[in-house]
Formats: sequence, structure tokens, C-alpha cells
Amino acid sequence: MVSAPLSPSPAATNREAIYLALMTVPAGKVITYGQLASLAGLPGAARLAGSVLCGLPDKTELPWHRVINAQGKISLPVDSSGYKKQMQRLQAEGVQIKNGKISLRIYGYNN
DNA sequence: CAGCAGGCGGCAC
DNA sequence: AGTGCCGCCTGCT
Repeated sequence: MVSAPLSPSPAATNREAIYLALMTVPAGKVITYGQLASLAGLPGAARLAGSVLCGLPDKTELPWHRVINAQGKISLPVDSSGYKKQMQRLQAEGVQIKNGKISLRIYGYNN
């Protein structure tokens, strides 16, 4: 079992699959792009996840801030507003960020 | 620790 | 309808 590609409702597009996968991530937890893609049924399409999140509107309900790279860090430019926003939200959920790095060992979302 | 190459999907031409 | 280029990545050297 390579983890069920979540099928509560068959996504019309793979992008939608990313959305659904993202919804399954609980607060206080984080997930990597690769893991998210894998969860969406697109193993290896880590960049896909990134592209999708990049296209999300600022008013989105999706917890895009819970998505970080495999290094356990925010993949956004440090001088970007999104970076600060993401970090702020994560901390608000109880995720401790040490020197810009998040402990996947502790907060990593393990389906 | 930093740099290069690889692989997957979306969107534009 | 087909091909090419780009991207909030990942893993290895």
C-alpha cells in the first residue's frame, strides 16, 4: 500500500488532489512537498505541490503554511512576506521554529 | 555546507 | 494536438 491517493472525491485535476491532501494535514503539524505530492497520488511531483501552493490566493482556507521542504525549512525567500506569514502561522499553531528550521522529527505529519 | 543534475506536471507557444 | 520551458523540489556529489 503506497498510501491511498485520498479518494473522498475524485479530483478533476491533480492540482485538486494537492488541495485535498493538504486538507488532511492537522494543525500543529507540517508536511514536506514530496510527501504532500505523494499523498495526492503524485509521487516525485514535489515541485507540483510547490507550484500549486504558489497559485493559492491569499484568502485561501487551505493550511498552505503547513507545507515546508524536505530540509524542514520554509521554501520561500526569507525577505518575502509569505515567509514571515508562514512562520507566524506555524508558531501560532504551536510549531517551534529553531533558527528558521522545523523539526520534522517532531512536527512531521506521518499519515 | 554548497553546487549540480534528475525527474514530474502544468501552462504557454 | 504536440513540443518546449519553467517551477515554493529532492537527492547525490
